[in-house]
Amino acid sequence: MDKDISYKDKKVISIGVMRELTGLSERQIRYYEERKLIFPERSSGGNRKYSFSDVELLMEIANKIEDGVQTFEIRQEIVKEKKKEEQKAIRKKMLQGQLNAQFGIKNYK
Amino acid sequence: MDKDISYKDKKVISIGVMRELTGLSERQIRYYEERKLIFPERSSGGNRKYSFSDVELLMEIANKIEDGVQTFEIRQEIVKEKKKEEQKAIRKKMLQGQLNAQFGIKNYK
DNA sequence: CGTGTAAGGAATTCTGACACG
DNA sequence: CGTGTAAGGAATTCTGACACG
Repeated sequence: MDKDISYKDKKVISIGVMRELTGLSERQIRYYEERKLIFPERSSGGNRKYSFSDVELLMEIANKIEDGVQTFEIRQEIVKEKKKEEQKAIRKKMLQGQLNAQFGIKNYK
Repeated sequence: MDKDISYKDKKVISIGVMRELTGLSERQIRYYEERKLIFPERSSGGNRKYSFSDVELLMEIANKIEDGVQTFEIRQEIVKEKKKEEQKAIRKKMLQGQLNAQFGIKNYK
């Protein structure tokens, strides 16, 4: 049902390329993963693979770190964001359900 | 002046990931490069880097090869495509020049 | 806490060549 | 012509640890 994930979210970028794209060290990139701020996929051999979205995410993380924000705070922000997104999805689904039940409107956007 | 190149054309994908994405062997991918059908960038260490556009290009190439088209013919098609694109750009530029000279219209699209 | 680094090993990629056909 | 493969080497990446602070 979902469209195939766009290029932006395809995990295809190695950590070396990530280093070039973000200007961060590999150590930093791995550490942010350890602190649950970023979630690369793995190749069959165990190598990390990132998406372009991850590039943007890492840039934001780096900015916050520079501003003195600690990783656990950043993680909280991320969790909050995620919950907001979920709420949004739920509200939309409920509205869709009502529209559908009362008027038979499909695919309200 | 140009917008920064979109994700689609950024050369960030290793040949191993290309193999997974296209289903082609590394041998095939390298061979098509040898035959000037595809043009990866190189990392400082010499490793090939491809874009998502290259993924699509390789898929088309693979289809043609399957249909019995030879690499030199595919190359000719690519050259033709490129010339067409150039002509299009030139015509657009000339039209823009005339609009600009006669009416001062900027950025006709 | 966040990051650098040296260490040893494993996965990845590279090139040039031989093979088949 | 297009592709597979074994060969040897180089670049890349991985993890766990020590260090500083």
